[in-house]
Amino acid sequence: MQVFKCLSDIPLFSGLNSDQLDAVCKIAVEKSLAKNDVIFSEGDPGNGFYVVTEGMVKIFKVSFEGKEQILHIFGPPEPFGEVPVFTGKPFPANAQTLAPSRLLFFPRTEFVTLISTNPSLALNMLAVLSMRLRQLAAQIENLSLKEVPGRLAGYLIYLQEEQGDGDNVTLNFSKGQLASLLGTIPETLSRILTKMIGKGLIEVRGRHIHITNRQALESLAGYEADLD
Amino acid sequence: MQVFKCLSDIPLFSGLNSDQLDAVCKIAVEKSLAKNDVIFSEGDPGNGFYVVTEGMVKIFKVSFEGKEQILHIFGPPEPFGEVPVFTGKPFPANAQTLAPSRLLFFPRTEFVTLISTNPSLALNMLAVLSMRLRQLAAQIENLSLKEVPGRLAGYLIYLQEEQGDGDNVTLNFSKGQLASLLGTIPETLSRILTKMIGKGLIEVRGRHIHITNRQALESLAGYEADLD
DNA sequence: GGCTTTCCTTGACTTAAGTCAAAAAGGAGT
DNA sequence: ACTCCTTTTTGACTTAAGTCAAGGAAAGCC
Repeated sequence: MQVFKCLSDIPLFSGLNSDQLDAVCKIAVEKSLAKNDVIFSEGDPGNGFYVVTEGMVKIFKVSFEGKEQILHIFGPPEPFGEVPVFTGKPFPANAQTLAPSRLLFFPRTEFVTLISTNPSLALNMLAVLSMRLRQLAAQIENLSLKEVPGRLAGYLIYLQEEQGDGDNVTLNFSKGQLASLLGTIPETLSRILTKMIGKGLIEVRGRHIHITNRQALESLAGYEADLD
Repeated sequence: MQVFKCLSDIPLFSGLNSDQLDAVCKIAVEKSLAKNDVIFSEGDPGNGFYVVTEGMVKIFKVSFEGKEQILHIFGPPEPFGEVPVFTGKPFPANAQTLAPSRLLFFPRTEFVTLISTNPSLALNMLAVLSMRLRQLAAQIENLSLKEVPGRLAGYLIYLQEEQGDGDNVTLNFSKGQLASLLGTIPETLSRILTKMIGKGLIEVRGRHIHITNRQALESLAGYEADLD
C-alpha cells in the first residue's frame, strides 16, 4: 500500500527489511494539513514525532515581541519533532506548515519499542539527530560570527548545490520566511538583495535568483569580504 | 577498577548491567590533558567520542577574524564529540580544555558495535543528543531573539538553579569565556554587568555573583524588560 | 479582469553592540 | 613584595541592522 511504499524512501527507515518496515508502517498515522496549520507549539507534550511526506514544514521560535526565528524548514521525506520522544520533555519549538502538507505521525511509545528491538533503526535515528546537531551548530556560527550578507550568501550557495540547476536557484518560500531563517527581518534582507544585485553578484526575478558571481558569494559567505 | 567505577556514574551508561558496563569499559581509553590543550579541531575526522571525567572542556566555533563562539561547556560526567560517530562526517567544531582534565575516549567502530547490541545504550545516546538539540535551539533563540542583557540574565538564572547555593553563583571560567558563550565580547559583557550592578540586580566580586533581584533578572531574561 | 490582501521595497531614523586604545585590577610565580 | 602577564574595565567612536512609516508589486479570489 501507499504508506508502505513511501516508508522505504525515507532515509530514517533505510536498511530495514520488509518485516521491519511493516512494523514501522503499522504504527504510522497519516495526517493532512492545510497551509499555515499549526502542528505543535513550544511547550506541548510530545507524544510522537512526524515525517513530512508532502509539502513543507517550518520549525521555529518566537520572541516575546513576536519576532520569529526559523530553526529548520523540512520537506519530504524528513522527520521532525523527535526531541520529546527521547527526552520526555515538551517540544522546544513550534511547528507549522508552509504549504498544504501530508505527514506521518509515529506515536512515541510504539516507536521506542521498535527502536529497542531494531539496532539499525536506532543508528539511523542517531544519524538524523547528529546531522541536525551539525546544522544547528552551523546556524549558531552564522548568527554569531557572520553578518547578514554572509549568511545570505551562504544560503544561496547551499541552495544552488542542493538544487543542482546550474546557477539558478529557486526559493520555495517567501522572502519574509527567508529573512526569519537567516535571523533577520524582511527590510534588511531586501536591502541586502538590492546591494548584491547592484554589485552584480545575483539577479532576482521574484523567487528566482540567478547567481552571476559565485566567487564573490563564496568569499562573502566565508566572511573574507564585505558588501560595501 | 577506577574506570569501571566512574562509568556507572555517567548518565549515558545508566541502566546498563555490569556485563554491559564491562564491555563499555573495555573499549575506553583514558587521556590526561593540561589546561588549554586542543582535543580536536573543526574538520578533523572523528574516530571516536569522549567523556569528561575531570576538568572542563569547551566546544566552540571560530570566525575568520578570530572571534569565538562557545557552543557548550562540558564538565564531568558529560560526553562530547559524538556527532562524527553517527554521521561519518568530520567534527563540526573545535574542542579545547578550560582546565586540566581527564577524558575517556571511546573509539567509533567499537562503540557502534556496542550500541547495536544494546538498546538501552542506544536510547541513552538518543536522549543525550536530543537534550543537546534542545540546548542548541535555546542558544539560537537567545542569539537571535534576545539582547545581550537578556542572555546574561538567563544564564545567571540557569547557574543559580544549577548550583543551588541560594542567591550565590560562581563562575567556573573567565568572563571572557562567558562573553564568548553568550555570543558577545568581554567589553560588552563588562558594561552590562556594570549596568546590572548599578540597577541593584546583582553584586559582583571577581567570579562570585550575588543575585539581589531575581525578579528583575527573570523579566530581563524573558525579554519583557530592558536595562535602561 | 478587477479587487483585496499579502508581500516586498524604500527612506529616514534609532540603537545595540562592536572596535580600538588604554588604563586598572587581579593572579601566579619568584 | 615585586614583576609579569592575563583579565577586566572604561571611554570615545563606528557601524550593522533594527524600527517605523509609507508606497508599490505580486498573488490569490470572486
